[in-house]
Amino acid sequence: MTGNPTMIDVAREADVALKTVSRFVNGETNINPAMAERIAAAIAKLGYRRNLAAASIRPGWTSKTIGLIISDLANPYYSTLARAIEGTAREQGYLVISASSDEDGAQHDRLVDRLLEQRVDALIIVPPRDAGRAWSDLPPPLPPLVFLDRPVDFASSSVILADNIGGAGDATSALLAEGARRIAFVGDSLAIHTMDERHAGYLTALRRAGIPDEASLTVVGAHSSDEATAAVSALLREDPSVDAVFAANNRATIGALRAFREVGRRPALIGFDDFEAAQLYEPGVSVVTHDVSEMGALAARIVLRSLSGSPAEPETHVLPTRLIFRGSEKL
Amino acid sequence: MTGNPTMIDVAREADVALKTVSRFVNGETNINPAMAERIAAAIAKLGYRRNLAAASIRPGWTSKTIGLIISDLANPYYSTLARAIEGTAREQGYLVISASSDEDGAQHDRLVDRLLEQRVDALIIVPPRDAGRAWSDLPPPLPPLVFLDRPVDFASSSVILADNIGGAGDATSALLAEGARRIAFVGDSLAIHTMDERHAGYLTALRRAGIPDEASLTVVGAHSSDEATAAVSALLREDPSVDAVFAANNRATIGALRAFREVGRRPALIGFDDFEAAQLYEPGVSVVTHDVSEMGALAARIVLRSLSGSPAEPETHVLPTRLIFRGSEKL
DNA sequence: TCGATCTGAAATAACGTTGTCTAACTATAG
DNA sequence: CTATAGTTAGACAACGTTATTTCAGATCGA
Repeated sequence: MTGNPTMIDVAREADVALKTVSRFVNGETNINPAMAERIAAAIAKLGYRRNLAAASIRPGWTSKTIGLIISDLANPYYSTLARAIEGTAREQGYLVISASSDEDGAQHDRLVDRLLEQRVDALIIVPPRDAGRAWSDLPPPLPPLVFLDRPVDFASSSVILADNIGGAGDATSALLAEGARRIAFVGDSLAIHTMDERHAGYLTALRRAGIPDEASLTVVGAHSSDEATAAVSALLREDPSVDAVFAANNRATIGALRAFREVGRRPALIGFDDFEAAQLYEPGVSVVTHDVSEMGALAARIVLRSLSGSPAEPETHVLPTRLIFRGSEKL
Repeated sequence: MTGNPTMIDVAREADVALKTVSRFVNGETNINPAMAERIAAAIAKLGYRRNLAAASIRPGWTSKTIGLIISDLANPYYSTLARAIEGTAREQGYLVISASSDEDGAQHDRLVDRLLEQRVDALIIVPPRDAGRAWSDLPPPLPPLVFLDRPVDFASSSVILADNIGGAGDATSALLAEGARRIAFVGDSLAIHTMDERHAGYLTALRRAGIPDEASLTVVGAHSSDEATAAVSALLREDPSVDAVFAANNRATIGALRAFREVGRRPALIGFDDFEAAQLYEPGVSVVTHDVSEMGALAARIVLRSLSGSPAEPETHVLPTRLIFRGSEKL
């Protein structure tokens, strides 16, 4: 097995100078048609393929590659994100290298280093729950950065967030409007920024309605749906007066649904983040959601814009949430 | 904004030869500790990051990158696959560039060209429904190739398939064993190889049981779950004697479930491919499935093995399917 | 003390591509 | 027919890295 043919091989075959082949391959004008034909024939004959990695080390050239670090590519939320980024990036000729951090700061940092060594042109990042190294500790120059989902203390980069506070407030208010008075909050650790915001939105809506918030109604630390099931089951058995549940992410929602079945009672329910099965339940599960594809596409557009040379002002976007009523919100 | 510091800058800063820095960075032995210390300090001071793209053009060096082409990264089936490949590849220091073909041959071919130009070390590919260029038309040398899910007419590469015929046959037989006699087949276009195989498995099981297969019971071309819903609804209303449905992929399964609700009737159901919500239904949705993560990990292991220098014998794997009974298979 | 052997650092030449510059040729005007 | 401008091809030097080769110095035995 011989190696890949190079431009030099093509030039020799077509009896033409190396640079002329380069011009032809790069689609420059001002090429003698006879030569162009000879070059095209030589390329076809040798099966020449341009080596983009070699081209990318030239000054002013780039890898045409975007790095993406998310928690877990197998999670539908993140794969939807990745898909949107990939599609938008490809329109401009960019490929996406995606990697999963598993919410682990150290692994995340290793991936960042690796992607920077690979000389990706930009990075789109969902910061891990267990933060690792501070971004300000990384030596410049850094490529354009966009953070998703969770804010990061790094001034010169863009952030795209969902309106967690507003969405959680809307969900809680909707439950109150249905007549619920003792609404439980179920979610993961409040150390997670999105959780904390959603909890804050929940509390604000309660206060605004003049309902006292009781600490015993807040159940946190449920990382998996199984943990959520156990926690909600225990709460419902202990406190029969709970008449509604706000589940702060999709795992909490699924856990709550299983707990309802275990306990044999069905409080009103609204969850945060839509999930495939939500509309398949009877009644359908009401959720507050945001447009994940749009979030990814926006992230890609932001990095592409700054890659196209426009001055890259850091931007902060807060994407609106939307309440989808499917029936489970009723008492 | 200045450019990235290079090894030359580090060498100058540490007052050391370029090659000595290279040795240090590559972790070679035989380095004077005093120099090593100076180099480490210089690297830290300048914030030097090795340029892997530049290194990769040296003979014998590679990009440490694997290309993955699938139908749609947003589909949980493929994102699970991608995740498994990514995780396995990273253990050996490889990154994965994943791209979606949308089942479009032309787009698929463009992605192949692009990834080859990027000089990925290997390609893992789910062939698109609408086949494009023949692989034998591509000029060598090609990197190690593994095809997933659908076979390709290209001798020198490995293939990993699921046992579609067997799985579909098992599902159909299970429905027959429950007493079903008029079993509908719902799926996407039979031009998709997996669909065709699953349909064949369905027909074989029927014939073996001595049940005539009626063309009117085969509903194909349902690409989305909405289309499947419409198709199944129509079928059930037209033909009240249908007593079971075999749904040939997860979108068809979800579509069938919605159709059942629309029509207000619940024939027995078994779907192909497991999905997150399957166990949340009441009754749970029975499925025939295979280990998608294992499929991805196996693909990654195959390419990694041939990248590590072992002689790359093309392999063909047919992964077994498993029937999971959750209740929906009952009449 | 001398030569032989070994150790570690530096100089240099690649890798495959593109930018810059020069040279040659063509076309046009005076 | 010459002077000038305009066009196109080629020579050459980079880009950032690593393999190979060379060289100076240290180590050791006789």
